[in-house]
Amino acid sequence: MDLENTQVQMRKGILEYCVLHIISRGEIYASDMLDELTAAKMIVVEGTLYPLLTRLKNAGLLEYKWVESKSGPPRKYYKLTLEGSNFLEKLTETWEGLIHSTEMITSKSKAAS
Amino acid sequence: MDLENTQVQMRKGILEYCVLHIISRGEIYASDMLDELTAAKMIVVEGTLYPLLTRLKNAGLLEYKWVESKSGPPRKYYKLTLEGSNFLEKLTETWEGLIHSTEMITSKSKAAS
DNA sequence: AGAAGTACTTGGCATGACCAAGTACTAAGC
DNA sequence: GCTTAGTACTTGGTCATGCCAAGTACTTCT
Repeated sequence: MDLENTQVQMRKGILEYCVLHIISRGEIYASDMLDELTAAKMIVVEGTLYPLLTRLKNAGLLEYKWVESKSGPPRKYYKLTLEGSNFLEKLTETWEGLIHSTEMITSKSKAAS
Repeated sequence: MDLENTQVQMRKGILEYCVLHIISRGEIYASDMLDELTAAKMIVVEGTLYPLLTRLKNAGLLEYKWVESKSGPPRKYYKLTLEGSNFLEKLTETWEGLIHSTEMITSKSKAAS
């Protein structure tokens, strides 16, 4: 029961929400997403992000197009499908509800109960 | 990739935090915890809560004592150990950091990027 | 004794984040 | 032309944990 593991568990699902949100702002490819996630201290590694993108694509929430690059192999630029947009909306509600629920519990002081 | 599943994933780890917090407020047994979690709409079922409590106890974060009940079998009243208190503190930081990170991402509008 | 209610236990399943390699393409150096 | 370095994407396996569905055990009421 170490802290690091709990942090990993807490990230579950939330990452999916963050990735969808990043993509909702415009077409983008994986490495740039990683940079943004890292900047927000939502540490993620390649091997986590790529499978996630594939899952989202297979679920019909994302689509991508190949774009040639001047410095390396071509890149997959992702964008949300209509279904993805709708899903993101519902996810936002879920996330906000979860924060609210947690707050309901953690804001209670010892005295309250 | 349905919504309900994502909600389940998002709950991972957070539940542990909530449970520790509830127990930090005073000795309590499982059914009452369930009531409080349900009231906060953090829906959880027996089969999730009991194993979690056992894990936390085995990790040395919780301890319990049996207390006779007038209406049924005896109950396990849980409370935090010192180690549990320390862990809860670190978990609070983790959770708040996670919220902050998520906010950094979701607060960016389309224009930003 | 039998039924109902409360409290706790247990075994198996599914999901997703992680790790660690591995593949594939481009450009630069020799 | 071959090797090396850099960038992008893939894949197989592991692990923790929330969930489901029964099951056990104790008490009270009829």
